[in-house]
Amino acid sequence: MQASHLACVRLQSGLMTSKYEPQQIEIKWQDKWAQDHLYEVTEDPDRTKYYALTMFPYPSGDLHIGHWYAMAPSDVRARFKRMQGYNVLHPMGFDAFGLPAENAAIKHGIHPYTWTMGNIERMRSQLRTMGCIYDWTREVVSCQPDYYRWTQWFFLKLYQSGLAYRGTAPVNWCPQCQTVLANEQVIGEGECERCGAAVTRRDMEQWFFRITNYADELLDFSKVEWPERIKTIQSNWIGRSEGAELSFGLENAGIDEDEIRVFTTRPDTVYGVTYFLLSPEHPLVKKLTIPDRMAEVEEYVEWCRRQEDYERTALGREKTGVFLGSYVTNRFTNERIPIWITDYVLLSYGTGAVMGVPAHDERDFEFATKFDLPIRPVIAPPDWDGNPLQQAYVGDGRLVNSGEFDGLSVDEGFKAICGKLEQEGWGKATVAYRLRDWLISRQRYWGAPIPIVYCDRCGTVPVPEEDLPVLLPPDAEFKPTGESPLKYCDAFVNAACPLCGEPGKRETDTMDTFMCSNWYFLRYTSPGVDYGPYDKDKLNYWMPVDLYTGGAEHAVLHLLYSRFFVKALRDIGLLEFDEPFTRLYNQGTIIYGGGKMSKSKGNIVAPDLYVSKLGADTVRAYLMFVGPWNLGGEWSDSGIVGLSRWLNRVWALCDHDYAAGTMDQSTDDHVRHMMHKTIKAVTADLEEFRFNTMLARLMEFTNVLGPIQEAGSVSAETWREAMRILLLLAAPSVPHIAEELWTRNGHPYSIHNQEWPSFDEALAREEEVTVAIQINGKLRDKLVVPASISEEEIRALAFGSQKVKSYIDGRDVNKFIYVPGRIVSIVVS
RNA sequence: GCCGAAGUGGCGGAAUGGUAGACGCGGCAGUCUCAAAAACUGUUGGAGGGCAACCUCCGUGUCGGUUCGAGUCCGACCUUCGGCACCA
Repeated sequence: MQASHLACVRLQSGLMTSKYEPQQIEIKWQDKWAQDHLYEVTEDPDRTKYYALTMFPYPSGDLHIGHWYAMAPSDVRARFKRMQGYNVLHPMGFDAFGLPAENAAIKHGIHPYTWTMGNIERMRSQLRTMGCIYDWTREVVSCQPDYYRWTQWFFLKLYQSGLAYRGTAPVNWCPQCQTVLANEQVIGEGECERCGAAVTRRDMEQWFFRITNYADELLDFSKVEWPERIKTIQSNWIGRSEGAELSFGLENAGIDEDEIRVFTTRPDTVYGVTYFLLSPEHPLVKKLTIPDRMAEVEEYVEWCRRQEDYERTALGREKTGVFLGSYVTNRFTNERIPIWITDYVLLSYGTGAVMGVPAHDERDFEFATKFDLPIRPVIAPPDWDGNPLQQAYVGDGRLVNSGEFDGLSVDEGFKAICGKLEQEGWGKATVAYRLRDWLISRQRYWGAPIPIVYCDRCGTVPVPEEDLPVLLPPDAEFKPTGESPLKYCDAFVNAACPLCGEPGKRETDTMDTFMCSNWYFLRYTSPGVDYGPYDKDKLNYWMPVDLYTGGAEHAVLHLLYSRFFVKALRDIGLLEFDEPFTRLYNQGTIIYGGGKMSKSKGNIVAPDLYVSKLGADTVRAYLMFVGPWNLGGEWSDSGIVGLSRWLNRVWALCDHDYAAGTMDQSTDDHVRHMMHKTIKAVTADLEEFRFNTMLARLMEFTNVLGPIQEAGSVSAETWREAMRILLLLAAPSVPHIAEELWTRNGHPYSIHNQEWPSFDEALAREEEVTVAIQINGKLRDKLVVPASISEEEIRALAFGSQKVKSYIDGRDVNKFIYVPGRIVSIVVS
């Protein structure tokens, strides 16, 4: 598409019009909107606020089509809400800490700050070409000291309230990224969420947040409107199981401990315990192993240690285990139960110990069969003949072989045995979770330093608030191994103890970047505030976020962490709401050439090229048109021209003086009807994120208007109104061309400050409908009738039809059904 | 293995249980042009029939079911993509 020196073309009707040149008008309006601060917002108690948020991007270098796909439709929706009269906050920023910057530092010798800020500058200018209503005065850049100062401040608040702690645990280590990872960041078959490398286990002392304190509240979604899918993923991840903790006796084991506790979801099967299992890492394993078996046990423990974690827990693996030679006592039966260790029992879940009930647990059944341990049924399956079970029975039934509890159902037995546990002091009903505390320390440079000093005398000492931020040293030396340079930066490490003033050592770990994204949406409400992370009045005006849009891949990462964080801040007294994001909407993925776009595949679509060739409005519209937003879609180089053509047609319709010719009242009425019908449909579609059908409706409307423009068959007034409605409805989707044509049509600047049009239900309704006639379920005729037609009238018309007559032809009519405005269904024998 | 989403023309996709294929791409034919591109107009699910306006049959992953009527609801299965996966 070339800029024409002759910017006029002649229409068939002889009217003159200019040519649509997006390159010229888009930059013009972007500059004008910025100059006029059109999209800057302030708190206005008289208007209903609407906080529409898109997940902020990592500044990887260039804005790619995936960013556009996430951002353009969100912007359209935000603009729509704005025209509906809401006070809309729609900010943008950068999730700027993270490993790629540090890797660039190692590889290319460029400092992470320089690399990141350079990328941000480039992406910011690319973002401006999209024509979004971002209020740039509120931009957040998480790697800037005026931001991470508050990230550190929040850490201190959590530390002071006991929600942040340092502890030793077997943690996930990514050898590629040279850092530990949270459980949520290990995906698939034990791979690093970032780089895909195989994660290994290490015992390390690390910083954790007590997200497990909030497990139950995080399962409560009653205050949010989120997709079922995300709620399910989070619920599965938290993994709540109701059961009981009960102790087994160790009286004669010759050690200090006199019991071991297990967690079970089936206390009702306690009479069926025939062996006892410990995790190989359980601290009592050594003490409970008899000398004769020590060598074998040690060999097995060593073998387990060498297994990758995901291998150990892979389903369908043959059971392994070793007998320790010692026994526990089942308090209910006073039986001696042999203690085994096996790798399918995890130290991190429950108590790291399990009671083996082979008759009623598939895994235990497999284990017992392999090692020839007894299988004792204690729940009778229906129709059970008393013979040995061929497989574990996990269903409902009556308790048998269970002493005083015989005859109870599974549910009754559960309750009765829990009652006995409490009564005897052997244990209690309790709940176990799969969720673990969130590991937030990272052995890397490019993150917010954890504000802690270790002092030989005072121990672990938090940095005083007034000394924040703990700044990253600019002169750190990046090692090719990826080891954190902070450890070797003496100027950073050596710090006086805030309490006693003696020399201390600074914590050299930085925080997980998900900590930075835990609160950026709070910061948007209070740009530039330096007396706190946010201003409480501003926060209370805007929060919570009304609509949050982004990818579903953050289900148990950012989306779970942020919910936890807001609840923690609420309990500390820093804010007063329970959930950060009231409504969540996940867009799908945009693919190209049959696959997800990625740098390694080399199938990246660069939007800049299309913007300069066809215009940002065209790219915005095309991305909305490829399919339902939540399902994603495929980028097609040829498909986009359809949207370019459509905008050219819109231009041709709006940008010339309309000349009424031979007027025709029915055409005039039809255009009015189309106007109202289109307003209705477009409004409903935008409300429900149906951007693709919304544009299809607008296209239908323009397809009707084309021939009318040529013929001049409606009044000038009707035409002008049609143009007005068309532009208003298109304004959120294609803001530049809409503004330009709005101005050219003599309307007052800016179209984006106009009210969203309303429709008249009576005019939106069809006056004439085509009613299909089915005979015995087959379509046989169609009748064009007034929508108001009565059943009697349509009955007469239907039976009067020659086609219908030929199909009925003397046969008996058994049934006549009329669905008003839709269909007539006649059943003949 | 369990849970969830999806399967419709050559392609992307539309269809409150009521005319399957809106809208767009691509194709074909035409207008314009010396020509091409662009633009515009018409046409376009498949098979068959008719000089014709048209007519008939088939058709929404597969097989059944409910219903006057099923892409849509129910049951079983197949495929693809996500999530969870020895969590006691």
